[in-house]
Amino acid sequence: MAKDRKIDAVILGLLSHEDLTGYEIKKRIDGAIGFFWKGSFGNIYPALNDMEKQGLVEKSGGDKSSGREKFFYHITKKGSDALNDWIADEHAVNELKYETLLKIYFGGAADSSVSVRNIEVFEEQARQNLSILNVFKENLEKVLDTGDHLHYYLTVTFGIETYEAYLRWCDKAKKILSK
Amino acid sequence: MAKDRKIDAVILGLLSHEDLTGYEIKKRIDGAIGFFWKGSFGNIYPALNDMEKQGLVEKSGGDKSSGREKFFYHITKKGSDALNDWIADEHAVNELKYETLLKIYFGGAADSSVSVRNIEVFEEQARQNLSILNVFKENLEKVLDTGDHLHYYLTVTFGIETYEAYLRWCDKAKKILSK
DNA sequence: AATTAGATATATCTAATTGATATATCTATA
DNA sequence: TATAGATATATCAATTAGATATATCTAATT
Repeated sequence: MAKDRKIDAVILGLLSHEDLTGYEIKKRIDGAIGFFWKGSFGNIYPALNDMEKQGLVEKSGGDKSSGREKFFYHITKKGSDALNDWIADEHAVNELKYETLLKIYFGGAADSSVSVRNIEVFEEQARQNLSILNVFKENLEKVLDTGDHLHYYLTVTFGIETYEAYLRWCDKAKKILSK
Repeated sequence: MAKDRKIDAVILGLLSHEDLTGYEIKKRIDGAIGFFWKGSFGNIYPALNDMEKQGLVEKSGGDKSSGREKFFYHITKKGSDALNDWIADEHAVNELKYETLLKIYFGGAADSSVSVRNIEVFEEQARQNLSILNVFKENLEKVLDTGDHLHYYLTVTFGIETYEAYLRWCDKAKKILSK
């Protein structure tokens, strides 16, 4: 089943813009792309090691003389080619994993106030995420024509469109349950 | 970290309606709840074994005399209590894992036709899922007042609302990219 | 100046999930 | 009768998730 490791592509994508340490890669993943993809030290560091062996990235630094031990990773031509192949490959795994929906689905036996409460918690999360994404969107719109942020902008508008849909559903669902 | 195994709750939820075999549990997960949760034999069978040891479910059958070896699982009082505790617990992990968005996010270096193609593939998936959910919805609306299908109906409307949002985003994103 | 809290940084470990594979039986159809 | 496809249990390797261990750097507090 080997070579289904998506974290490799994420790392290569991030390194295609700038050299980064493992720690910085984690921060990037938690940031802009965190709402549609996750990463952890537990898969980032092993992936960096493997990809170095495969010649997809190059490791540098680590000289303790200049302060803290720190390794920067740089994408190679081979890594860049692998990244482009992955982007151009039409196959993509898209999946939702929503525990809230499970609780709604199985919530029929319990009192409906329990489901309403679960929806309210979900609604609050969606509202917060939406307001963060709206800030991103406003900032991006200021620089859209100058820089290279169009694709980032598209993922942000995706998030906004879906969180708005969630909030509409929350309203309707709460009304249905309170009847 | 133990006891974070969500598949347990899914199985208990399914068993709260009827006794099932592991194979049937897999089919149920692939069906109605498949668009917001996944399961595999690789976690269903081990979970059933563990839960039997914990007294959350009871195993019966397996007598090869009456045809194929087949084990039915039945939820216990303890299992039913565990299910209710989980439903009433406000904490829920909700996460998107959308490889298409990764490809869009990192697609800035490639030709924009590549991103358009990725969006088209995504759009086709969304369109198909939406039409399936609309069939579910129509069938459910016929029996909504009679049976116990309200909570199922709510998860279906969630899916419809979000897939419609995806399609709106696809339209907008393609327009932006073709400019 | 010394202490401390929090961020930076690498790395590993366990548990859980995913997806494939192995094995075998039943059922409908060609 | 053969065989393809569905039913059924079970396990394995690869990947992911989340926590933890260790240590250094930095800025604020005492």
